[in-house]
This record gives sequence, structure tokens and C-alpha cells, in this order.
Amino acid sequence: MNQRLPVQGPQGDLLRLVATGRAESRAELARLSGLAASSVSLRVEELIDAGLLAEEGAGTSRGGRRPRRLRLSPGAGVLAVADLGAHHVRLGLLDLSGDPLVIEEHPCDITEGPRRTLDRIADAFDALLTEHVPAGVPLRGVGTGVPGPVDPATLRVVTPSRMPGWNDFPVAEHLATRYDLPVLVENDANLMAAGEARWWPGTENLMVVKAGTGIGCGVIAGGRLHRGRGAAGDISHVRVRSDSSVMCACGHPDCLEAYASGAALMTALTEAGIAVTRPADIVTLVNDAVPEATSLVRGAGRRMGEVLTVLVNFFNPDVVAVGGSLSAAEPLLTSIRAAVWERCLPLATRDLEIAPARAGRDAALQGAGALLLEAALTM
Amino acid sequence: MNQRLPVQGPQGDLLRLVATGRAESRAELARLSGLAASSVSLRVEELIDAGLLAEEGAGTSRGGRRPRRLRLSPGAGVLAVADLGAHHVRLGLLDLSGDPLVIEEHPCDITEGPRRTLDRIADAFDALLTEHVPAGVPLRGVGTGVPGPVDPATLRVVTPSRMPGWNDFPVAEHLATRYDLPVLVENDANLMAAGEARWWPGTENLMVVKAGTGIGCGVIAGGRLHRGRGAAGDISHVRVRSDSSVMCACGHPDCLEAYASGAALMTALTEAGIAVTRPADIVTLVNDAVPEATSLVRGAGRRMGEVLTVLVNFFNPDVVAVGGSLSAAEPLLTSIRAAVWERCLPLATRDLEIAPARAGRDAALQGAGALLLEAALTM
DNA sequence: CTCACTTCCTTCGATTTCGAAGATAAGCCG
DNA sequence: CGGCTTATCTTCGAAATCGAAGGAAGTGAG
Repeated sequence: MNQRLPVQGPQGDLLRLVATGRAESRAELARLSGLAASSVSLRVEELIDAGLLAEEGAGTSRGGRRPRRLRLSPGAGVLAVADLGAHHVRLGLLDLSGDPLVIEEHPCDITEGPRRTLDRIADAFDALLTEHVPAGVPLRGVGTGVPGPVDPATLRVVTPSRMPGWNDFPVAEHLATRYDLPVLVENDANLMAAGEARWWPGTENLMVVKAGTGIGCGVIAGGRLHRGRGAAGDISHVRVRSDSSVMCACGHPDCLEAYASGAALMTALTEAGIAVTRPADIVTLVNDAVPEATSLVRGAGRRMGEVLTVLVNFFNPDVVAVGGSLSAAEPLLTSIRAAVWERCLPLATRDLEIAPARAGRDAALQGAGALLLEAALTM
Repeated sequence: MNQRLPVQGPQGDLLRLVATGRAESRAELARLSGLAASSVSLRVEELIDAGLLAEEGAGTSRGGRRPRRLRLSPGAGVLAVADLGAHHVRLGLLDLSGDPLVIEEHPCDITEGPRRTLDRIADAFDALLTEHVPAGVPLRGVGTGVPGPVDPATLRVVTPSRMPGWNDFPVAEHLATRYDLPVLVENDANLMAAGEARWWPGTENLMVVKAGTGIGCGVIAGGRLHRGRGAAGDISHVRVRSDSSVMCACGHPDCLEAYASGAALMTALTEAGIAVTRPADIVTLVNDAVPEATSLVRGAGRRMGEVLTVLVNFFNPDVVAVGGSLSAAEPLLTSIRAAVWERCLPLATRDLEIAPARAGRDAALQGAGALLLEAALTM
């Protein structure tokens, strides 16, 4: 089950081009890889013989002979990916194109510490593999998202605020002892950004904002995930303008999170005598036109927009995608847009799109697949 | 004089590695290019025969035989680069390693419009070429920085605020009619960032802040210049927190530029009855311990730091380099640091360096050389 | 329908690149 | 000084890659 991919050389490039959906025929592979068409044919032949690629019907003509469409063979392998949240873990299996085979969600308490949590995930992987993957189809890589910063150099979790016992734990190494395979460990917002990027083809610079219980943000710069030193994308502890002064858990006053996160909105609603237990409840209230909820969401959007103004001027992205459970509340996006359009430089907003996230609930898992694929097919 | 470089294939890679200073010997070339040592030797032989590379003595041993040091041949060619400011143009010739051969500064009024300005620059180039470059040494590329946003797709200047007559002018095309060569047109802050990056080897993510008459910023993300859609790096029109309210030229209140730019400081000093005509005068006043000047610079630094706080959390760079004429005033950097350290996430500032820019006055020209080289040796 | 044209893919000899082995030139150390 | 180690660079047969030519399979115009 641990058979390595025979993809050291140019074959890896070809496989990756097909896996990521960038190429579907030998001709496209030749164009994108820079190899001669004849070499592509030879390599593709080998990949088909190795059971990694498969021919599947014909594509649409571009004015000449129709291309023979190439796909990753279903037997080429699977990836096991997880997205660890505070109380739940979402995990599943993907094929090598990053498309989901099976995804499920389990309750899970990260305060149990890294070992138990990771072992639970691995057990769940094993169960899914036995049930859904025929014998002989190899597992090609394992990846997980964690709700905290990850040092990209060591793949350890660093100074996570809500993950007691995880600080400096070598997550990747621990998983690698159980799976002798490429292992990916990444912050959940970063994974979400990587997943969302698949839904915006051609978009080189993308910001993905996750408005849920907290406020997360992932960044795609130049088509690649921007990690910085592992902490990139934090926008929740930016100081916002405000009349009063609210202390944030981080010890500073007036953080965005203290005003605009789902948690902050829930607190405010509860204080107003309106019962909510999850951010999704806020969306329901807004849809039911409860004025307090709508007004709060508007304020949250305006404050997020205010922060995004700075970042849009600076980063000048093509797209700002807004996801997370709160994003289902219409007024959020509207007021973010209003704030950004009003205050940003015209040049920065000229072609800017501020839009709902497209990837849906499995964004992070899709992102894990995309990154893992790159890793698994590069070595 | 317009002989193209014979560098389509892997030879281009090798030449680029030598030109950018990343490799100095055949062995290093082999390690960095991924080619076999034997292939490298063959290619290098050809490049030497073509007069592009030259052997120059021996390098230092790493424990075995000493490498034969490779350099770009002085006859390999030159680049002509300019950095256009509001009242001056700084221009010169570089060798293919990006090192300056000759640099001079002319007064120049960009309000004369693009044609006359660019023709003046080209005339100056021609004069320098006749005087400083032996016949037979070809010009390999031409580049210029402009004090406004450049659309990376069309290489036109777009909606520049202080360049009347330049809007949408095809700068690159105009230069290309005179020089049948690779042409580079780029925003000046971006060039400065590209130039500064040469002085921070190994630094993948870098912000360069230029504190002069205005406030500019260039961004290196993942080792490459981040352009966004052409407007990236603007930080001058970010709203800062303030008690009073000052209107900025852009039409919005309380822009950073209205408080912390050299122009704003000069206005404030003049109003206080202290005569200044250039940002450099402010530095003199600070060095002479004039309290009003020092206090103003401190305030400017604090406000810049406030804005940088947001960006450091978001972008999580390795280095923030502060340049521009105001950066010579000690208190500026100090108060920027204080603001960032105080408010940023510990994780983001853990390994952050906020330091004076290293590249000096010719940063933009060096950047033009670096980018142009990439362009000239890639095609 | 025919014919010109485009695109996709393969065949095959020429060229490039590789990689193992060896030659060359140092440093280290007793 | 003279082996021993390390590193750089070259030689040469094997393997991969290229590119021109051509066959295959489509489109579209007359």
C-alpha cells in the first residue's frame, strides 16, 4: 500500500498537469510542459502502462482532430486528508485529482492533546480506506489542517492559542511514523485558501476570508500559497476604529475579532436577550429579519471592510472570497463591499471582485488535496 | 549593437545564475541548475566561446580542488536603466551582473509629457553608450521606473496622480520603437524593492518602505516582486487613527500620507516657522536636535508603524526595510519598531527584522537591472 | 461532396543530456 | 613530504529528448 510514485523526472510534471486539471490531452501537456510532443507521447504511454493515467474518450475539437482525453486512473491512488477544528474533525479520501471519494465528520476534542487526536484521525483514515478503497489502490499521501499556526520549516504547531498541549508538537513527524508517505500539515485558513484557489482558475492573487466563530484569512500570492514565516494571513487582531474600547483575548484593545467575529456577535446578541449557540443561528436571525442581528452583521461587515481596505490597497488582489458560516448572511458581504469600494484607491478596486467563496464546506480538504498532490508528485 | 542573446535554452539559466551572483563556478551551476556536471561544462564552454562568460582566477576551496571562478564577460553587454522622479531622472548603464558602470542624475520635468521625457532619457542613454561602452559591446535591454502605477499587462502608466499627460501612455511601446530590445517599465517603489532584495539574500518575503516626499512601498513575496494588478504596495492612503481630521489630496480624510509623508512634515514645520525645502532638511533638523522636528518624525514613525502592524500580521515578512531620504532620521526607525513590536502578534514579529534599507540611492536602478536581466535572459 | 486547412498524435534519425568513471587539483595531517 | 580525503572538472558510451515529416481525424468554405 506504500508503493511510491515513479515520478521523479518529467513524468511527475505531466502527471501533475493532468491531476490539477490544467491539461487534458497530450497536446496540452506538450504546450504546458515545454516538452516536445513526441516526448510527451512516450511518457504518457509509460504512465498509462504504469496504471497512473487512463485514456477516456475524446475531447472537443479546437478546429482539428479531436484530442484523446487523459484522466488520472482511478487505481492510481488516493489521498487521506483531514481538517481539524476545535470540536470537530472533517476528514475523507480524495482521488489524485483532488476530488472527494468520501468525506465525513466526527466530533473530536483537540484539548485531548496531539497524540490521541492524531491517532483518532489515523484510525478513521484506516477505516475509510478498508471500506472505500479496493485493495491494490495505494494511499499516496496524508494531510491535515490544524486551527493554529504551523511553522512551514518544521511542520510543527507553534504557539496555538486554543490547542493546549500542541505547542511545538511535531505533527508531521508523528503522522510519518504511521504512514511512510508524504505528509502535509498546514494551518486551516491556508488550506481553505488553497482549496478556494481551485475555484478561481487564472486568479493569481487571492484573499480568502473565513467569517465564522473566529476570523481567518488565507492568501494566494502569485498563484502560490503565501505562508510568510507561518503566521501570514492573520487579520483578526488588527485594531479597528471605534468609539468605545473593547479588550480582546490577545491583550490588546479593539481587535477586529472583538467586534466582528461570530463569537463577538453571539455575545452581543445574548446580552440583548436573544439566544444563539452557533454562528449559523445568527444567519437564521438575519434571514428572519431580526433587526438586532442584521444591524450587528452590518457592523461586522463594515469593520471587516475597513481592515480589508488596507490590505486591498497593499496586496491588490484579483479576488477577495468571503466564506465561513457567517458569510451566508447577505448583509455581511454587502457592507464589506461598501466599505472597500468607498475607501480603497480606484486603481485597486478597478478589477477587484469581492465575492462569496465558491468551494463550500470542503474547501480546506480540497486545499489539502491540492497541496499534497504537489508534494506527492514532486518528490 | 542589437545582437540578441543566444540564450533560449538551458544556457539562459546558466547565464542567469552567474549574472545574479547565485553561482560562481561550474560545480555551483550544476548544483543549482539541476543539470549534470558534464552538461554544465559543455554549455559553459559554449558561453565562453560566445564571449558571454569569462573565467577569472580561482575561487576559494571548500576542502578540495579550487573552483575556476566564472564571471560575465565585460563584453557580454550592458543594460540602460533610468529612474524617473518628479523633478529628476537618475539614469545609467549597468553590466549584465547589474553592477553600475556609470550613473548620473539630470533635472527633468515629467509634466513635459511622456514623449519629450522619454526621448530625453533615450538621448542620455545614447550619450552614455558612446562615451562609456566600447564598440562591439551590445546593449541588451532598456528599463525605466516611473513615479506612478504601471499596468503589468500592457506596461502602460495608469491613472498617475502627478504625471499629467502620461495616463495610458504606452511607455514600453514607445521605447521599443527606438530600441529593438527587451524593455522594462515599472513603478519606482517596485523597482526599489527589487533592488533592495538583492541585498537580502535568502529573504523570501520582504517589504520595502520608502519614506521621502511621499510614502511608497514595494513588496517581494516568495522571492518575486509582487505587483498585484499593478497597484500593489500602496500604503500611503490608508486611514490612520487620529483625534483631529486632515483631508488628503486623494479626497479621503486621515490618510497616512497626510500625517507621515515628508511633504506633510515639511508643511507642519513651515507652519511652525521653521524653513525647510526638502525632506533631507528634516533629517538635518533632527540631527541638530530641533525638538519640533524630532517630535514630528517620531509621530510619523508611530503612524507608519501603526499601518505596518496590520501588514506585518497579514503578510508576515522576514524583513521590513526602510529607505528614502527621511529614513536617515534615527527616530523614524525607532518609533516604527516600537509601534510594530507593541501591537503585532508575537508570532509575526518573532523573526522579523525592521532595518534600514541597504541598497542606497541606486536601489531602483539596481532593481531595474535585476528585473531586466531576468527578462533579457529568459526570452 | 470535395478540398484546403487545422489540430492531434506518432515515427524515426539526429542531437542533447545524463551519469559513471577517471583525471586534476587542491587541503589535511602525521 | 606523501598518502588520504574532498572537491572540481572532463571524457565517453548510454539514455532521453528533440524536431521534422507524415498519418489520422476533425472543421469549414465553396
